[in-house]
Amino acid sequence: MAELSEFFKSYVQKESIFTDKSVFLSSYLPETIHHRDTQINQIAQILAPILRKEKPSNLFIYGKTGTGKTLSIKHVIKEITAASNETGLQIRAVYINCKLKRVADTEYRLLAQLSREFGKELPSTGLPTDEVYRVFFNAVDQQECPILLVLDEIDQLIKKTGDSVLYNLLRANDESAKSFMAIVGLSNDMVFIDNLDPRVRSSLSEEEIIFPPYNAFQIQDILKQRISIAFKEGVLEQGTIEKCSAYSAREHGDARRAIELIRVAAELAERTGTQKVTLKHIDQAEEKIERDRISDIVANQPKQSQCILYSIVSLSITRKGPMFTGEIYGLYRNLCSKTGLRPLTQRRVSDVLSELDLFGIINAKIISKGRYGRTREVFLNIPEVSTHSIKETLLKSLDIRE
DNA sequence: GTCAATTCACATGAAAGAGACCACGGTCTAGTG
DNA sequence: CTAGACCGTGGTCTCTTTCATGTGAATTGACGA
Repeated sequence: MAELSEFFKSYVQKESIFTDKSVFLSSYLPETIHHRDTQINQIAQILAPILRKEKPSNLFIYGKTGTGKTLSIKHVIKEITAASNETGLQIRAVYINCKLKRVADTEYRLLAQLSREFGKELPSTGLPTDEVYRVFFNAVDQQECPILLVLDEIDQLIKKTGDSVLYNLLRANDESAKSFMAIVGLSNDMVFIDNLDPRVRSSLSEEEIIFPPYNAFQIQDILKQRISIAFKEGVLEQGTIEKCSAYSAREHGDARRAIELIRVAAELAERTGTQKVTLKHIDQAEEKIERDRISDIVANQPKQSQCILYSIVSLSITRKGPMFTGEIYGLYRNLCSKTGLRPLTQRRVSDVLSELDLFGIINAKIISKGRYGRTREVFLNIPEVSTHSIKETLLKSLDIRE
């Protein structure tokens, strides 16, 4: 493969438009965090008592995705542990993202993960939950130092497992004489806390901080900061930053999205061999992100959901206008008998439909057709151009021949 | 024409089952000295 | 005699089924003007 080796050689020689790609990683922690001074100061003030071995209030932080919650709390954790090291006081700060699959998305796994943070190895399954609690409480007790527990995306955990986890965690403070634990919960769901057990709620949200969405100008500042590290001077065409930030501000002030947009645009530009990122690349990136998101979700659905989705796609191709649960279910059953898949009950299909709605693949609205019943009105939420390629993907994955 | 009752086609909730995964402890088996 | 294979038990987790209950408005039919 002579051409290939040539390609690689020239690829290496060609100057990259990136100088440092690491700023695009989600784990990247910038030195300064723009437009979050008030929030960071608030957090710091609330948590500061921990440095005097006093138990700070539990804290609850709200904010949509990409509003800098995680970044800010991580920043404060970093500073607070640094400060504690200077004074010679030990503080254990543990950050856990409750959404991470197979890590901390159930009661058991969260506890196991926490115990692991404190140096107690636990099997990933097999033990009774109260056993895990015992191990965890012991571990907490043995720390003999203040503990700061940060639970990111806590709403996901509670939605799945109920609020007893929090209740038990909060109880840990009463159990342990030697150490105490302050809990910081991060959530992007504002209503979720209202559905909690009142005792848990009052205890968890002794303090609350809200992270408002960024506006377009703020996103610009954030972008500029990262871009100055990521790219060489003059790589970006005039107006790209503005376009990116305007686009993301319109969505809901999601800075993460803006950053991703710039990254993908730059990658596209680099692949075409240009040294400039233009406005056109931003448009292409926007499309690509959306396309990738959809095909990623579609490809990673379980077989049954794919089968249901396939029914929806076929229906939407043959017809304009909405579809209803009953029709989809009928077609789905047909498809099952063709593919040999065991059909799910309508009850389950109903849930799958609302899952697909949550993913944004379809738009499902519950409507009442009066005498003719209540049902979901379903629209496929995939751009017309990609429907056929999605259908192909599904065909292949389900092993159907038309 | 008006109004309450009816009715449809599902939605939504709760509980419980199936099957995968895993740890633990006891028992069996084969290899070693 | 001992290390490792194997088995049964008891636990979690995810997906699913079963059973029960809820729901919003078009339709119906009784009623009065």
